[in-house]
Amino acid sequence: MPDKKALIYSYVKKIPKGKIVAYGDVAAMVDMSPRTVGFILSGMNENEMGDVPWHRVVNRQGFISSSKLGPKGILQQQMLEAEGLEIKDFQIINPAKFWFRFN
DNA sequence: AAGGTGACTAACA
DNA sequence: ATGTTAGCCACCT
Repeated sequence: MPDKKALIYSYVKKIPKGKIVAYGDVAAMVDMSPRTVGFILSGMNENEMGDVPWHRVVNRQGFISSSKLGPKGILQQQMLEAEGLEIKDFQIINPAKFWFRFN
């Protein structure tokens, strides 16, 4: 049985390019609180960040919560824009259009 | 080893 | 409609 951390990564890796998922949705899959999911992603190593599309995980309102982490929020916004999403001031323009749901 | 911390969310007034 | 409150629990030092 993998660590919780690895379990979350395995789900995040399933998110298709150009789609987004809320922390709460991932939390439901791994049976944990949304805060825990966010915190785990915040504690990722660089190696893990290269492996996992963490930038596709945002909060329920379509905001990039990591914007308050400083430079990382900007990076996330740019990466999402590169995948075709419209983002303004760390907010996804039309989130409903991009939500991805796990099975 | 133990405790503080935090990328959230839903419910209530 | 908006603002506030409380629950959440694994990671990092």
